Amino acid sequence: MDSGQPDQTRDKILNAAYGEIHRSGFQAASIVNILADTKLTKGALYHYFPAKRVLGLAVIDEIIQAGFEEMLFRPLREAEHPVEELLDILQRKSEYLNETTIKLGCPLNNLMQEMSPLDEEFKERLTRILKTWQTTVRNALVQGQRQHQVRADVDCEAAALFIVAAWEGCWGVAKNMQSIKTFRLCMAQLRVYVTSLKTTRKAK
Amino acid sequence: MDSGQPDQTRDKILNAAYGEIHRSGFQAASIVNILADTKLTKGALYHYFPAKRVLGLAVIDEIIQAGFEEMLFRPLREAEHPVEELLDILQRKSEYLNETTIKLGCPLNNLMQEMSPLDEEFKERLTRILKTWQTTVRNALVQGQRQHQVRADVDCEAAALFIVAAWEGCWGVAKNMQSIKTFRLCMAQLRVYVTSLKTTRKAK
DNA sequence: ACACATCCATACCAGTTGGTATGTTATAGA
DNA sequence: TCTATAACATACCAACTGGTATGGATGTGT
Repeated sequence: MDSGQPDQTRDKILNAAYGEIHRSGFQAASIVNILADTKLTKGALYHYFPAKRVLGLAVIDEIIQAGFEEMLFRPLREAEHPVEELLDILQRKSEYLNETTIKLGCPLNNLMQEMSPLDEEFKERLTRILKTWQTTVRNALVQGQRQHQVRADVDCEAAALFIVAAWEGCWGVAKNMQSIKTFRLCMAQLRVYVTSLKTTRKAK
Repeated sequence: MDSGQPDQTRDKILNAAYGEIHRSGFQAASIVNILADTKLTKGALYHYFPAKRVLGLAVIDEIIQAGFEEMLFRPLREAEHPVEELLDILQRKSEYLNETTIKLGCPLNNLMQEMSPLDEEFKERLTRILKTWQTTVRNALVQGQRQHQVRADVDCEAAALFIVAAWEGCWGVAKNMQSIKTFRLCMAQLRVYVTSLKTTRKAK
């Protein structure tokens, strides 16, 4: 039958897998559910992915990491005033997200919590994203220091780590309370912290 | 055979279940594994707990919540100088924890991330612990304000929420990076944040 | 026109899961 | 002493899991 492009089929499986994993976690993600979403069968899935693990790893690389790259890392790297950009992103993230997204939580955080102690390869790839995140934020802070927008006494490495941790923490509590309000309140406090890193300067 | 006190048997099951759930999460927690730890059989388990779900809920109530109550909430409530006590607890928690504990992560956070979107009853009980946590920290901050140890302009409600979120966030990143050093670095930054809430006062 | 690889469907399987039905033993009450 | 119940053990089961073997359809190179 070969109804369409093979790449399209692969993408459909990948996206459906991402959805299932996001909803139920990796271990509880059912292959038959994924296939039900795509209206494909096991023949298709195991043609493109030799095992469920590999499918999961592909979801991490091609969807989750790519998403972070596009929505967070690149804007932050390319910004002229990275600290302002960071605050902007925090603001935007607070507003954009809808109820269902909150209930499902951060896909990266979900997978990390579940899989890191269980599977070395999962852990490595997820940790790599996390470290890239931290490094990107750190570089933003360092650049902010060079621009005299961030206090010179700030430990950018530690601050970046804390920002990432608190960020995910906001996701976490909001997910459990299942409330956007909680998320926004929490993220607002994170912005307060980031703002506290800036140089105190009178309004221009 | 009736080898011993029945309560003792129930406790053994409960503790083994806590361990398994802590290691593998609730869904992946295997009943046969739990029983292997206790050297008991299904007859014993299903005599005390009608279903796996009920066992999980009991673990939450009788072990996790009780643990938080004893190790966090009570000391914080009974402290004369709650803000100092909070900083002390943060410090102590940073030092006490060993490598394996870090790798397994915070039991509360683990369960929340996994179960909140899946099971309403789990969510309610876990959220209740989280809210108690937040309220306890908030009361500590409010009392600190009355004692003029916390700045009057601090939004204690929001700050408490953020502290809890960041706290769990520290657990999260440390768990994924599987490094105590990361945990301590991150918790140190949280202490910096808490300290920033205090009134700036010259050394006495 | 033939061979061959790609793409995907169908049917099937072994292992594991939570859960149950039944049996056995010891203890407590009458 | 008889009985009922609590406290387990043992054997078994239906459902579901990821994974595989097979086969058919289509395109592609020669």
